[in-house]
Amino acid sequence: MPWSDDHKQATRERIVVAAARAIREHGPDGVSVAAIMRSVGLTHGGFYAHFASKEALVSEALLYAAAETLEYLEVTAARATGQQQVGIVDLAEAYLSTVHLEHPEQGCVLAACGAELARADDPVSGACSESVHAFVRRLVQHSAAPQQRERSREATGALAAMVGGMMLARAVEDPAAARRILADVRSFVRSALQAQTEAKTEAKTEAK
Amino acid sequence: MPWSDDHKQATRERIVVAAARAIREHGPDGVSVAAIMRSVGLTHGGFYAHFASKEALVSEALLYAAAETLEYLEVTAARATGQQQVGIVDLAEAYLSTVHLEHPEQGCVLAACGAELARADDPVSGACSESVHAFVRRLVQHSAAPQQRERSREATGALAAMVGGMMLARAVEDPAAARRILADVRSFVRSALQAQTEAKTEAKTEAK
DNA sequence: TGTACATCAGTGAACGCGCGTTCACTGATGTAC
DNA sequence: TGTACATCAGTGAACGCGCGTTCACTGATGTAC
Repeated sequence: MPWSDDHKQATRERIVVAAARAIREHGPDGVSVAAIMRSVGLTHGGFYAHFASKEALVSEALLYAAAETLEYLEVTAARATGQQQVGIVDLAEAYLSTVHLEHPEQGCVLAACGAELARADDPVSGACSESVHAFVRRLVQHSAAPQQRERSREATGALAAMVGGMMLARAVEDPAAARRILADVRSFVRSALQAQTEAKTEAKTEAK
Repeated sequence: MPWSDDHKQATRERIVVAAARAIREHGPDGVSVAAIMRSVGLTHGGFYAHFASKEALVSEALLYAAAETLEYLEVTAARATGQQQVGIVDLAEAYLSTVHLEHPEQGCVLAACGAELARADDPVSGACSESVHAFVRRLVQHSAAPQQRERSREATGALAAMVGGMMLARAVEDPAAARRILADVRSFVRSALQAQTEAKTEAKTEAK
């Protein structure tokens, strides 16, 4: 056996990591295979020893980025609140931050280029669809609502505001306006989730 | 004078309309100048008699699409409620519809390709920034909140959920799951806006 | 009214460019003896 | 332990392709006389 399998797999992972970063920064069509390979210190020809096509890499990088973001959010929210078990509001707060605004290349792939990925053909769009479901499923786990349908509403609604809010903030050219958008959306999500909690409490009180 | 100026301007507008449609369907990089001109019944060479560059057309088409969507939302919401003066909730309801889900090419340009447009260079990204401000400004006008800051929160938060919600719904491959996302986000926006209205009412009651 | 003319929207071949992918190759590696 | 060998990750030239843009042209038009 030439080289070690470990070495090949390590290179493969470095390509995925570089791609996940570049795709979020320039979009899937904004980065070339050659540019990704160059950023890893290799030439473009070797790419096909690791992936069947650019599409295959993009779909894998997309899933990688999504998983990375979910972990980042939980860790950051836990650190911010000082609690082990964080709520959806805390995750939204962590998501709608200035750091995230300024670093799309390390942030949520859905906010960075969700529409493009969804429009793509099947290996990519399938992974995009799966990523959305992964986000919702994970947020649902952080909901304190008693009914599953209510948890779904909280998770999906919050995710929509998070992704859309970050996209809008990034779309605006004035940095101050962008930060104002983030603050407004944070406040919006907070009141939506509080409303649902209150409605829940009221229903309980009335039942008694 | 050869031909009439009217004829030239009519052709120009047909190109903008076709571009606005194609861009929302395939993204700004997913349509070629030749394809747009073909869809209008012309050849690609004549394009530069109307526009300085593809970028110039994209930025104009983007502003056109945004204005079109704002008008559509107001008309549709007014028709649905039967009232002249509609609230942000009504606009959100009109936005988060199945028709809009299934017709990105006629829908909101921000949900269709906001991130790509924001990432582009200046004629395009400037128009994208302006479009976001136009959306927020228009939604603010539909808020019944007494304070400006509260109106901004309602408008920006609702827009974030609308754009993000539509993007998520389109990103999901199962049509039933997509419709569930739209329903969840509608419900989320409703409770957020109700919460703000209630908080407002409570504050008034306490003041008395 | 009829004719010669100037204009310019639109045509279509051609350009340079960057892309994804292919392929013959190279040379560092682990293995067999 | 030392040498010959097979493997294959990575190289770099080359490919076909579609793109945005250019440009010499054409022919329908409105105008001048």
